[in-house]
Amino acid sequence: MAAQPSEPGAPVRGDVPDVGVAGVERIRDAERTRADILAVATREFADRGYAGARINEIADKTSTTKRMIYYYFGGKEQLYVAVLEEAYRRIRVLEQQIDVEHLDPVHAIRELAGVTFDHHESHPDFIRLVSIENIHRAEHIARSTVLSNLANPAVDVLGAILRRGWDAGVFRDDVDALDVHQVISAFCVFRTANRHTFGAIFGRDMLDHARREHQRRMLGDLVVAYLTTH
Amino acid sequence: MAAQPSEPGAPVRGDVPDVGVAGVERIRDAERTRADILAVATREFADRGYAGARINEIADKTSTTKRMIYYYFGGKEQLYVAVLEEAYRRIRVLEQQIDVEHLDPVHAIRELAGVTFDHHESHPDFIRLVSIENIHRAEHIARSTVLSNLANPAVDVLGAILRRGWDAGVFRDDVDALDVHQVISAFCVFRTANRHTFGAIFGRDMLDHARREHQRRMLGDLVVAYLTTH
DNA sequence: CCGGTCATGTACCAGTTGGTGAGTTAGTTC
DNA sequence: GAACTAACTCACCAACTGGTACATGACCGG
Repeated sequence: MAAQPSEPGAPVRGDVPDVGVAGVERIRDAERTRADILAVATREFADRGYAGARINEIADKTSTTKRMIYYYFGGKEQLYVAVLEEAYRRIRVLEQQIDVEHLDPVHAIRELAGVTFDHHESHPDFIRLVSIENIHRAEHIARSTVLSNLANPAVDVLGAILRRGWDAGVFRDDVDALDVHQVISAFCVFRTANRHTFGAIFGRDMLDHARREHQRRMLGDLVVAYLTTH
Repeated sequence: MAAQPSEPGAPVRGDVPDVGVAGVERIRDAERTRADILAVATREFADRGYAGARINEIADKTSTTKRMIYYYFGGKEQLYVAVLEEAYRRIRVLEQQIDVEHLDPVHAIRELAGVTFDHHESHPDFIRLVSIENIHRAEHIARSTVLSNLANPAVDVLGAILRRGWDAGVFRDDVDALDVHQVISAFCVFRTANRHTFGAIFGRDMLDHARREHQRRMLGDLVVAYLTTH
């Protein structure tokens, strides 16, 4: 969105857009600097929250300086929004790869739940960012045109599965796709988001590898049992 | 715990321990000042997170001064831990009042889920504090002897219900009480903790009053359907 | 090889933040 | 009513925090 090297109506230079010779690192590389800042900022914000993260510290962990953060992003808040946007974008790309149309409704819903389970487990930073954004009452998401207009592939897929299940008469019909998505998300998000307090209070690590398959099957059974009971 | 007026080996004065004449407010009242600070701090920490909350602002919203916060609690972190301890204590008191022994296992589990649903819905600040504490990887809970040794009535009750259900052969036996508690908590916590991002992205408020009964029944159905499927 | 612009490093700042030293008053005890 | 202590007030601070003015060097087109 902001300050990319080949932005204004500049004459398109065909191939080899930025790197002069393949493999030769440019000292000055806007895209790389931007990406570097974004990567470090993602880690820091996810780790310490918005208020807890420090611009100075982010800059120090970057291979560039604080000045560049302001040059590319404008300020702490805009940097945070950029981090959120990029994090959501990546998850959506993953979700778009879900393909369960070849399965019957019951197996499809179990597969969808399982894949969602996997996605959440392998993106703890994303879950943390979402938690943090909820503490701020999603004010940044609400203000970001990118984020509030982002399609949600997982829910679309879910809707298609449900329709097939209803047609076949195997699923209860007093819920909609968003309800089911909520249940699946709740289970997956809770496991990661509340891992630490749950562990401290009950002495069980919900993400313990030894319990992983049990939990994954539990989610599948939960959703299938619920949908097929009517 | 700390600094109460009638603390050291002072000769016990029988009745009328603190207030000279009933109804006459004392100007200096340690207990009231402490409680005032704690109440304001709870709101501020729940609202803005640990790093986002400001000692100065907490003090301003109190009827006392910043110096008193340090007098009674020692520092920002200790104040935050005191807030956490008090919040957990109150929830546990509520949980202890759950009484479902007179119900058959299936109705008991539905009732327990419903009551948990109600508790979570009516204590959003507690949920926020838990989310915040998870961002900090539960480091404060881990260090608090009060919190890491707190019993959990809800899980005990749940365990008793499950045992009765197993004996009667109506419940599946490949889960334990903590698994089921996790499922119920996940649903209830998610609804409140992720309300804002969920609302911003899907355009549905999970806490909308019009959807409340539907959601409450959904949780009951979910847990019962799962447990009775085997 | 030269001029301009994009990218970057240095030094700095004003406001804020958690925290404290030291003195003062209310209420109790004897 | 003197003496004592818990409860409280006031003024102050060093460190930090997000943010910026300005100088400088790299890269590209011509």
